[in-house]
Amino acid sequence: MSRTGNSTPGRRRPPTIHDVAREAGVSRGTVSRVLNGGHYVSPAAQEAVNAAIRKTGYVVNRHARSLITGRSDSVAFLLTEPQERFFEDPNFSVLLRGCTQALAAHDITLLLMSASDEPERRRITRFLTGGHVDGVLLVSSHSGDPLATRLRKAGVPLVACGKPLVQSPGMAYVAADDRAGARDMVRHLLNSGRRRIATVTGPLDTPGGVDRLAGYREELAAAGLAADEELVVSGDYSRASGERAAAELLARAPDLDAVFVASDLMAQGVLAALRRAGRRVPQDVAVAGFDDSPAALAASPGLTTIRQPWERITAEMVRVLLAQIGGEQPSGVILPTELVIRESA
Amino acid sequence: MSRTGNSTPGRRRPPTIHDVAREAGVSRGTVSRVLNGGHYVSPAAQEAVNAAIRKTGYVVNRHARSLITGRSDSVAFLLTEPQERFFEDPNFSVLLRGCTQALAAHDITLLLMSASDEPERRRITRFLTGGHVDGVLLVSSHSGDPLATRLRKAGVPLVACGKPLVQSPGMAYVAADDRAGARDMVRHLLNSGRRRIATVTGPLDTPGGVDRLAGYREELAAAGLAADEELVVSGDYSRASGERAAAELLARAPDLDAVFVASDLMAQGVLAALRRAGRRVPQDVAVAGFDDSPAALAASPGLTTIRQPWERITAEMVRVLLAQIGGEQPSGVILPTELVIRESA
DNA sequence: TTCTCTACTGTGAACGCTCACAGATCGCCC
DNA sequence: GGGCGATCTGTGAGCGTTCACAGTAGAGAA
Repeated sequence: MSRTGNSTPGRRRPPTIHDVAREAGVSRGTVSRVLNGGHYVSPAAQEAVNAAIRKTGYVVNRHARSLITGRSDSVAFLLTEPQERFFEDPNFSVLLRGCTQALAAHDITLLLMSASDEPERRRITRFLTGGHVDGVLLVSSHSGDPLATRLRKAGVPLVACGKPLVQSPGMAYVAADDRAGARDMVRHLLNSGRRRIATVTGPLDTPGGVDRLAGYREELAAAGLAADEELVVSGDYSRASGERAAAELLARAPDLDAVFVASDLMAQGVLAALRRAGRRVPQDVAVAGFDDSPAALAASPGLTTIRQPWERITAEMVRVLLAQIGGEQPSGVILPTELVIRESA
Repeated sequence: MSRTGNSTPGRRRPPTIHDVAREAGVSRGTVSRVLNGGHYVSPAAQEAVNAAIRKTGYVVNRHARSLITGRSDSVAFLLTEPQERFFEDPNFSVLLRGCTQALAAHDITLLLMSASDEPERRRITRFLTGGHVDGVLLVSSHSGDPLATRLRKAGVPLVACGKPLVQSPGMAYVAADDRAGARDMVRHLLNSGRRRIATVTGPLDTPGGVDRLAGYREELAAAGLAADEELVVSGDYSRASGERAAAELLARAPDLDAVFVASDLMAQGVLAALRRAGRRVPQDVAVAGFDDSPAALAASPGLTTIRQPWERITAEMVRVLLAQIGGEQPSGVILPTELVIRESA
């Protein structure tokens, strides 16, 4: 039952850098140099090593490498909300996919972690500050997350998705321009003749909640319309909360002719509530969402919405994180949004 | 600019097992024993070490540990479809969440990898067979995946989600009982008086496609109804394919009074097509889905469907994988489904 | 007493890699 | 011819752990 033998069943001991060196007739050092960019290696040695690697099927042992370099070539993708929230959110999938791809291009593996309760948060803090990852991509809609603070204090490179509510200087982030997006949408509603425009905001302790509301107010003010607080209701980004909010709005202001909703998922709820109330969309009431998530396309009628540039967001998150790992200063990036017009408004 | 100093900015060198040993007044060996279960350690030493760990903030270096133990305490969550497919599929999120949690309970980290094209597949094969993970959770709707074969040949512990079409002996899997689920649903449709029951199947190179169709046929046969091939159309699990399939069915058999659809997402498409054709659901045509994904709840009317026991599936996948890593033989597990009745049927 | 067994502890040697350094060889310029 | 720089190569040390082993002490049996 020798574990080192080449018996067919089970894993045989993988080849090491020694085996490759012997096979190629060079030293460990030379093999290592080939593995790490091939500087100061003669073409002949280069070729011999590559052939030996192919022949032996050698794969570098990342643990041994990490042990000495102090880098792990992996980053954590960290969720800090109650998980249901995230997985329910279609944006999350897009984000995750984008990051996986962007990182794979750099040969960095993605560790998925989620911290919903306090014990988990502690466990994960220990893990992340223990040097097991080179950096962290933080996905948390609520800002001022205790985890973010702890990690930053420990000096772990970190990039948040979404603008932190409280602008702390050393905090890197990548976000869409929520305020400009909201203004674009409200302008679109105004241009199509709507005048009693209500809004369902996101949670007001999130940047998406605050900034989209701010954009809404600014654009109405710019159009010379008086602010009417009874047209503003808050939700929590869930479909159900959209439904509740719409019912509330209809009760408060039966004469509304448009609703700007801070997320597509909530907009689905709004559509359901309006349908139940017998209002036609868009004839009686225009409905506008935010995110351009799959939910927007699935809704009927198709949801007019604001597209967040997820591909660019993920690419930027990875870029900013790698730069930070490389020693650069953390930086914030804001990316433009795009108005997507469908049937609902 | 000393890296080892305790200067505030940047990361200071983390404490090692030596530091803990010195602090506790014992040897490395004793600290290591405490870390690994505490057998053969005196209560006094145990306590001293724990105190030292708390004081120094020590976290075990997993790379060093892995280097010697040959285990990495991590498993890969591997997607082998074109990514869009997965991320579009709401089940996927549920699966991912379940696995993350189940693994976290065992202090094992989850590496998310996706292999959509051949270069990526090769890169990932190298990575996985290189001993960087202890095992692989494979999520691939199409069976006979080349990756699965390669990994098994290399002796990497592996558990597939979904029953492999070709039953190869050493292949571990966890799946819902698709056939029984399909039979339950068709029986429900029959019991509610439907007689012209069409079906939209999944791809027929997937177990979900094959088995749900088999269950559909068996139950109709059991009820003494003649098989009618014009009532069977295939889709690819996408919403759009459901829409196309329903149009096709309406053209072929305008008198159909029920459609059993092999996924909720396709069922959404079917609902849309029926609506466009002016058929009322469920009055004119009953529609039944499969999966009980969020899409089923979001649909209007709410979709009657078959719930797959995702929590149990993920828990079983992790259990079977860990058993395999521990040296046990690979095994297959099939779990029962549940009929969920809503408005559509 | 002496031997054995159990509980506990410390120590050297790995694990597979990279890094720093010391040579070696060559061409080139003064 | 000597010195210098650039290119290339090999070697020892060490990263932070675990493992195997050797040892100690104390209890109980022969």
